[in-house]
Amino acid sequence: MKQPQAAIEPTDAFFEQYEAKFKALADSKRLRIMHELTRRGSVCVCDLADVMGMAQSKLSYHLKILLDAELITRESDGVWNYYSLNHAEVNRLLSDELCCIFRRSGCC
Amino acid sequence: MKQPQAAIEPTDAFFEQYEAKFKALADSKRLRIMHELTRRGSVCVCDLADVMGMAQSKLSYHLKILLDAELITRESDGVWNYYSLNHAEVNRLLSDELCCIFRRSGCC
DNA sequence: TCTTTTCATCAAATTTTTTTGATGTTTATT
DNA sequence: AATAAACATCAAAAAAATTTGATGAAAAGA
Repeated sequence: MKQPQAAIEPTDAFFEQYEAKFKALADSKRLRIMHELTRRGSVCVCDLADVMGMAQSKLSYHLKILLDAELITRESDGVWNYYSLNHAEVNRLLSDELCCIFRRSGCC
Repeated sequence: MKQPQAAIEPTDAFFEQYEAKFKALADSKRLRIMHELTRRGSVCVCDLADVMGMAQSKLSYHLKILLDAELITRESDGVWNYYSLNHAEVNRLLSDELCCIFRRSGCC
């Protein structure tokens, strides 16, 4: 017998989890950082600072926010830190239309 | 002859437009409001204030932010203002998985 | 070892967002 | 006309996010 699907009521924690994700996305500088990471693949902080025309400490601050939200990833190589987009997470959150901004291949 | 698709470089205005949308989404109370609007369809402020356990002026403040971001819509009937989700806009922004939180039918 | 480069982190200052309680407008009711 | 209900908006206070410049740690090179 087919039961009507019980409505699952999202918890506070659920909404707070997405609050954190959207907060990280809620800044045009950070969106541009994500876009640059998409285009360039993996970028170190000093290069990104040039591209963004942004002070290093400011950039690190924004990168940390994106990293904490798991929207980007970091890989260290000696003294360099390389950041990349976390495509899986971005795709999980955003529509295909929006993800186009964060895709390498010219889908749009 | 097939030309490789020229990369379209998003403008500042582009990123700022999405900054505004994500700012509106970047609050757990507002996400819950959107979820309630989904479940209940169209809701007046006083009912929503009850459901959310939130002071009226505070609720109006958050509704305005969602309205300005075009994530919800308003319809007036006499002294009542009814708010609903703007499904088209929500679907345009968010992944299917996330949109499930904002869908009536039990897709998830 | 000394110097330089890369980068995270810190504290203080600034800016933005949110909360709170009050006020005013509109519509409906008596 | 007087009262009440629904709601937006306002100003002040509180809280949170961002910017800025400085400091320090780690790695690389001289």
